[in-house]
Amino acid sequence: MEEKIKIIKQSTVEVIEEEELKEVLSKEDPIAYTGYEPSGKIHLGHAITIMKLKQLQTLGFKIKILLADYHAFLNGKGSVEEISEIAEYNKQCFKGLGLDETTEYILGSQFQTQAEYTNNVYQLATLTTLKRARRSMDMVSREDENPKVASTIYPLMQTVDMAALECDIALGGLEQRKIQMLAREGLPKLGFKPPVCIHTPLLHGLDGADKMSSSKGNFIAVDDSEEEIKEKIRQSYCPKGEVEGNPLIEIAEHFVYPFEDKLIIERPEKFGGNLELSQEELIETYGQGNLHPMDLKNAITNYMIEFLRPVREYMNSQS
RNA sequence: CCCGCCUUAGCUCAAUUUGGCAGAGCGUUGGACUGUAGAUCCAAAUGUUGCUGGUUCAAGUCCGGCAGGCGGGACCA
Repeated sequence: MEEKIKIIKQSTVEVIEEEELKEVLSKEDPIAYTGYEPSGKIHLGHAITIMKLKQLQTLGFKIKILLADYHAFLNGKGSVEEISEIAEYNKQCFKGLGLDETTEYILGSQFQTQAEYTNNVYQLATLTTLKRARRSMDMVSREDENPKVASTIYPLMQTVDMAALECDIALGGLEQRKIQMLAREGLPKLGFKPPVCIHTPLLHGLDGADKMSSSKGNFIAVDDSEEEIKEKIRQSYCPKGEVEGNPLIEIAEHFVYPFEDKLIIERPEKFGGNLELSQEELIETYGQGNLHPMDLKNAITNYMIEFLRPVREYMNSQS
């Protein structure tokens, strides 16, 4: 039990609340869920949550992935029809990332218009202030000079999703935090037990922006070609000696060290020759400016090409 | 339902009281400099001026209609 909790907490920002997690772990068939707005590209930011879901899967959780087509629609991403096509592509990406056959993929529009569901949304609407609903969307809402009423329905639906999917854990990136907290407050009022909320860190964009996001083009997609990976990393923001907010250091933390003890860096003799660095050594060496950004970039490029190989091969086999 | 205002490059905005070749900053792209990127310097690309009809030699600019947005009024006896 303690061991499981330790694994679950690994490389997350927070677990709310840990005591409740213990209860969940003692259940027979616990359910973990994450919702994704269908997106033109599935990138490394998404991959962080998918890897956590894979981990939960190995710990005995039933995984439900919500392909939140209605949410994307409410967020102004296109027509429901267009979005559901993208959802199908996203599903393939998720499978390519290694979620197993027991994973359940659920299209939001399949259940989000049912009478009971809708009634719960209306109930919640009477219990939630406009400002609170708007505020919860701070990090999620598409930028809009003229915000729509839809953006306030969104968090209400996300709350009711948790009840409808009967999840014990709601996993998401840190940008989901305010909605998740709204949900934990709202669900008891509707007579439901709120899930344990687990938040994973946000990856900085390759351009150094606060957040990797599909709308800004500052991401590596999980199905990018080897050439695209090389080119994107080559162009990435990577100040020498700076660890904080450095997307390449973050990629090493999240996509190399969970699987390898040492990061292997191939470096020309004239710059000091090859290196093998543990996570701590990488932070220290790079932070002192003793590892050139280009050597780091080359190393990360090799690892990412290998890490994403299964996804590329899976996607190719599907088309 | 009525009145007023707004709509120009990907973004923010210019374009002379009085119609005369549609511009800048940011961003993007390319080069220079760096053993990366960024910063800096140099260079380039980018437009159905919301749509539509009219006036005029000539319309972003004036007139009509429409759409979207913002604000107000009215309705609530």
